[in-house]
Amino acid sequence: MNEDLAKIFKALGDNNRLILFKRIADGENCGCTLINNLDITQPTMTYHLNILEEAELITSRKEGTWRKLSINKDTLR
Amino acid sequence: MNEDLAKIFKALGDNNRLILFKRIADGENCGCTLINNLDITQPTMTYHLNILEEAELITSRKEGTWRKLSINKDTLR
DNA sequence: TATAAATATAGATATATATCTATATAGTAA
DNA sequence: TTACTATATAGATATATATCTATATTTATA
Repeated sequence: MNEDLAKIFKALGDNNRLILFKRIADGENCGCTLINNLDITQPTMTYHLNILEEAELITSRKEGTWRKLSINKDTLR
Repeated sequence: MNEDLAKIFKALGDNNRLILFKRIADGENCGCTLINNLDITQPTMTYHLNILEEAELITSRKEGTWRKLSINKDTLR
């Protein structure tokens, strides 16, 4: 759908989210290190990761206290 | 730059702009027909076209009273 | 069990965004 | 010159967004 595509672009249309997405694409997958040098607080990062996840650009699973992030390859057609 | 890329994504992250961009990519190039079935007013379309142009996704030139739109192929790397 | 670490949630807020109406401008044609 | 057509600009506004602080939750570990 057109709306889904707009949602994907919108999710990537924020500088912090784009950085987060790139880091996840490069293999980083723990929130605790993803936030480095980002000049946002932890709750703000959670907010951004949720937006990336809702756009189905990334997926996440809990592993202990960690939230492990990875790219959703299906969406990257 | 990262900001430029985020700006491009943001420009495409709106449903109406995405439709406009696709139509322009398909060869439509007059504002007067681009607005068809879009459920926005003419000033709103101007606003959206300007955003697409500022992101360098499209270019425009005046031809009489018309504003002729076309894709900026340089940006589509 | 008490503490620490990672993350999530709630609530507030300033700013950005998309949209409108009304009006102005510029070019074309009668 | 007048009228029409396409577009732009100004100003207002409701909603969305990104951000914060404070606090809660969850899991591992001493």
